[in-house]
Amino acid sequence: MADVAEKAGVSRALVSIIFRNQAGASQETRERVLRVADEIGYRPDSAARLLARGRSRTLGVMFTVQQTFHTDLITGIYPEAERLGYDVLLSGATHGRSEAKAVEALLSHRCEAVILLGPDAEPAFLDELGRRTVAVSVSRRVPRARVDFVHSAEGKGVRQAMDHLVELGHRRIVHIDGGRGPGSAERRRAYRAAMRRHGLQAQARVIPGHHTEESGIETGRLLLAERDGGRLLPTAVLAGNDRCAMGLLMALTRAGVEVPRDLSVVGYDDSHLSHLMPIGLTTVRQDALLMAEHAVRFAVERLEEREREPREAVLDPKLVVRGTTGPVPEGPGPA
Amino acid sequence: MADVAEKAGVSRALVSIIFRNQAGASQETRERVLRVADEIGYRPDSAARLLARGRSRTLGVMFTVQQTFHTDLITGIYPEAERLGYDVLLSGATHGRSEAKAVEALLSHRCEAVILLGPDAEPAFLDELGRRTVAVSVSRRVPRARVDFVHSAEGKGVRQAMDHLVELGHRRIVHIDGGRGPGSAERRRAYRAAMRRHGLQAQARVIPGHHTEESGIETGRLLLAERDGGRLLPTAVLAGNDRCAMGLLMALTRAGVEVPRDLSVVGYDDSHLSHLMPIGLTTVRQDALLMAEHAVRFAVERLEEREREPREAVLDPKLVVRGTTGPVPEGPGPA
DNA sequence: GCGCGCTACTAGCGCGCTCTAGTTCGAGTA
DNA sequence: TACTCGAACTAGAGCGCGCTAGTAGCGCGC
Repeated sequence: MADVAEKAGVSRALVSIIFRNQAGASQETRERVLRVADEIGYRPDSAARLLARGRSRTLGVMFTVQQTFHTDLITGIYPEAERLGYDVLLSGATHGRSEAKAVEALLSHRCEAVILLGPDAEPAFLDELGRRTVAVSVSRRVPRARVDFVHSAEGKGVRQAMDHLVELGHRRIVHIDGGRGPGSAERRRAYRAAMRRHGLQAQARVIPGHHTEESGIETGRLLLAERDGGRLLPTAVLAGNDRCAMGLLMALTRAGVEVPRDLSVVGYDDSHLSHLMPIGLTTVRQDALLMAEHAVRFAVERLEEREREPREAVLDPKLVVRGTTGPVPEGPGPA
Repeated sequence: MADVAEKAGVSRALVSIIFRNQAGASQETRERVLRVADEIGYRPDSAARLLARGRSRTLGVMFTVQQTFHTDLITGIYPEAERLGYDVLLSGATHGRSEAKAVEALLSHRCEAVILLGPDAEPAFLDELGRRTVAVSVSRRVPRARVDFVHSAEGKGVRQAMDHLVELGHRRIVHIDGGRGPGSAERRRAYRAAMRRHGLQAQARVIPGHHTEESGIETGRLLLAERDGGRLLPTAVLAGNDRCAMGLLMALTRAGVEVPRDLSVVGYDDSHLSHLMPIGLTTVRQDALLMAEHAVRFAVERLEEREREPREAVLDPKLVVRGTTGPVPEGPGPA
């Protein structure tokens, strides 16, 4: 920068002004300085810039690698952040890299706010993070933590799915839950409520699971083993999310159970996996783009108006009926 | 930092030493300082640190959101980078965010090296980037660009797949290519060579495509339309990658074509999608972990020994036979 | 008693930039 | 002419660290 200033015959301050596109330099000088900078190959050092101005205008996003729904969200985060003049830094949690670590990385890179996609961390961790910086949690709601929330009305989504199944004649509807996964608790609760509302509380059954394909596969195996042991298969399964539904479908189809003839399956997310299944997965759509926009806006607004209280956005999900749900099989099911 | 120093009754320099895990502080002081820092919530500012020491020890990774294989790679990049003492920053290219933009973001955050996962950019762009900084390209080889390459021996992979198909009796084997996608050119070439080697050059057919599910679906539709127009379906398809294979499977299955009874399909990547298909996708495995490790190591070694010439790692892929390939159908195929 | 080497610690400059509080100068105004 | 004013520009402090060159204190051998 000093080189540029010297070579252009101006002060460093003026170079700074020009590179920040600020008023206070004549058009002529501006062009000259930019030309010189280009010759030298000068690019402002964002580290120094960041240090000097105290603000990074950077949002950190923590996500779980492999969660397809997260990539949908990220796609929406970039443009909205750019629109508001913010940079985005991504940090992935993987098997060997905890969420805490991923967040730590973001923070030490001076992200002003952190957007957590489907965080799996302790409420206390979230709350502390929320006090230390501006934080937004997407998909997971943690009641008393000091963070913004963006999630969908799980209850409504599950209700739509359940109504759809009941309307098709299903009674033995099982729910594979998502364990401690984001939204799981609400979905579980809504499933139980729906069963009750339809007078099916006696048949309600929640099988513990996770938001992974593996979990779907396992549950599929479990159900098949039970069937072989004489227990009736359910006629419909409400999976914890799409990935779980995919795993289940795989296990069942492999064993000769035909979907939706023998059994109906509903997923959750409408991650872009869903339309991939040969017959298309019936699922509950969460509008990733809208959720992403809300998350970014929440973060930025709290950043620019520091005293603002955290808010909560609850978006309405929507059942998308595709090929994995159908009328209940006629017979009482295989022996 | 000054606060920590004061509160712990030491100098800032000592705090610095302790946070850098350097020798020169007693165990006792070390613990006291760390305790105080924790209380205050102090965390070293990486911008300032970076500015002061001139090195960021940060690797930038550009990837394409939605490319499942990339998330497999990222999973491998983190631990290897950490092992070598480097931080990782992720920047995604999405539909509305070009690779150039994603890379620019990394550079302006002072990444010392950039690892590009399956870059789709112009050779000239890559070369220029490689001259400006240390760059590694994974999956895509660009002959004369000044960057390291890590990719798999596409030729070997394709050859294994083709041998497998021919052994099963297939003759009408079609290849959906990946357009300008990483590895596509090599795979295309290897496909043609394999057809020739098996004396099938007359039947060789490359259908232009992309590395997306949509492309697979489209090709499926195309083949079905051709069949309805009287042309024979191929008996086997070598897809450009797993996503394309998935799309193809979806389109075919939906139309009543049974895989592998009526038609065999081979993917490429063994991204973690592959084992999800009800019958499991036969595919060519690229070892993501190993590729990730190589990429990180290449970047770091060039960083630490600046005059080093860029290198190239070619890893052997391996055919994984699952459920989408089978013996050629007996008849000449449906009318 | 002296120098020696060692560990534990400190003073203070400088990294490349931004920003505040200026200065300079020429045109416009009373 | 004397003044004001705004546009164009500058000096220099300071952002939060790392690092070099030191000092203080202590046990050691001779």
